[in-house]
Amino acid sequence: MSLFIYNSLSRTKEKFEPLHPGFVSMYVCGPTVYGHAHLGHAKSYVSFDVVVRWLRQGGYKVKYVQNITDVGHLTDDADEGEDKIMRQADLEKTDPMEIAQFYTRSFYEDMDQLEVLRANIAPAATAHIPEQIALIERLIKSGNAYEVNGNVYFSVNSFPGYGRLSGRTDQEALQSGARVGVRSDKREPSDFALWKKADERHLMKWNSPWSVGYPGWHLECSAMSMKYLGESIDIHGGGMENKFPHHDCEIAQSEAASGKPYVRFWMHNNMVTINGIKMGKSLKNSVNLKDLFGNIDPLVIRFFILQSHYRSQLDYSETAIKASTSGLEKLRETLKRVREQKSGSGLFDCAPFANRFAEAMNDDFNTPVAIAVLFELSKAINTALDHPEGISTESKKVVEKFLESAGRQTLGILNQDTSKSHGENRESEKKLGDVMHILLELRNEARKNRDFALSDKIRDQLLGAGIEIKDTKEGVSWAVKSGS
RNA sequence: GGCGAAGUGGCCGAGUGGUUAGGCAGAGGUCUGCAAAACCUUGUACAGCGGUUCGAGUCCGCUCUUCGCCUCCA
Repeated sequence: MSLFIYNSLSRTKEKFEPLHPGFVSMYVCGPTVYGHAHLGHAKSYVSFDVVVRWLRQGGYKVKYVQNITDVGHLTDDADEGEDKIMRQADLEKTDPMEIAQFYTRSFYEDMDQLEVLRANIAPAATAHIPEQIALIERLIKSGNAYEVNGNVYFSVNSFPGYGRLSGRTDQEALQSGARVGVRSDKREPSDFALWKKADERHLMKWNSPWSVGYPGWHLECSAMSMKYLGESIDIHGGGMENKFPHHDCEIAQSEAASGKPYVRFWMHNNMVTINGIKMGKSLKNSVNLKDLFGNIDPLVIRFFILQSHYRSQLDYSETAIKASTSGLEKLRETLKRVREQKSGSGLFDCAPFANRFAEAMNDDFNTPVAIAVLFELSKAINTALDHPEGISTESKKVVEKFLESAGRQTLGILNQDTSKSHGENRESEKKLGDVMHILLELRNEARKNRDFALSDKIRDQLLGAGIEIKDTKEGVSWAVKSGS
């Protein structure tokens, strides 16, 4: 079974084969750290997390690099423009680097909650200024870049394939749309900055051969990708909104410098919308993850995201989240039930489900279909367990193993402990278990004596306290209800 | 205006030429002391209008609507 990935560059699904057998190099555009992460970040990084996980499940050794942009991109590419991080530092009356550090930590906290695995290397842009300067020097030498008044620009006309990724290849049209009256040193309006001279009030600046300044906003990804993964990489991921200009500029500057294809597979994930409108910090409609985690289990968010395809828009609403909460609960219950099941004699064939799951994942990471397979398995296994003969220990082990690998390792939605218990809570959890044991025994006695008033009172009051009881054929089970 | 994507049953969301997506919600049932959970049953959904085809949600054309990027805003 081979893996097919939709390549944004060719706009088709292509059979994936890495440049070096068994090894995959992958780069994903990381966040600009000037605010807390929102649901849009979650969609992007959860999606690529699953890509990495599935590649690893397939036996590849994946080197995953995801940058941290800690020097603010200018809000436009003209010679004026605001630096987002600097602006936030102004607002918070502090240092840009402190802003970057603070929100970097915040980002990782949120990603940890979502069980997004850390990248192998998370390079910061500010820690790679020499590499970026070296890349600019290469581009000047090759005739693809020019310096004017301490600024360095990439000459778009020197790179014939410019705009191929986004389909914006008509430079005439692009240029006719450029603003009139902007004072610029650029030779052509569509040329983009590689290095900018800083004015006095600019706080983040470095020495360079051209001026005291700072790197252009597309440069870091090229420089760091080439440093850690080489001049040609297998997969480059990012948000669709970055196709142009960001990724097209990356391609131009990287390929002009190296003379080699920069990226073999471009992957772009779609946006999260709220009531059909893109979620964005600048639009002030973003749903911040930390707020969301207050009411909703982070893994429900992860599950919600994976229930749609990464290339589709995902519309956020409370009813949709509620539906996902119930859905994930069902899968968790199934896994729990399988684990707690006493061995029976029935046989259960898990292989068709495992095959269909793999098929879905190999079809451009079709997680919604993969999840549908898990639901179908859930139904089938519940039916089997409802039968008096149950399932054999052997069958049970196979199902458990599959759910572990598909639900937990690949999708990251079914973990070992749904309750996420931390070390310091273990003791009290054990005590809660003992107390529950006593209560349930009392309730059982009441039921035996047909004192249903008492037994129901115990059940109802426990539910009021957030503990749900279920009477199954195998006895009573209980669980702390998570989320809202 | 340019480039690109999309409109699927109450809601979310797969599917790209011919047989069930899936989840949530709703209705009926089995089980249960009653519930819950689980299971069973239950939905003539593919924006509109034409066309191609033996056959279209799926291909083509047009129309309408929505979204992203560029532009504008800065």
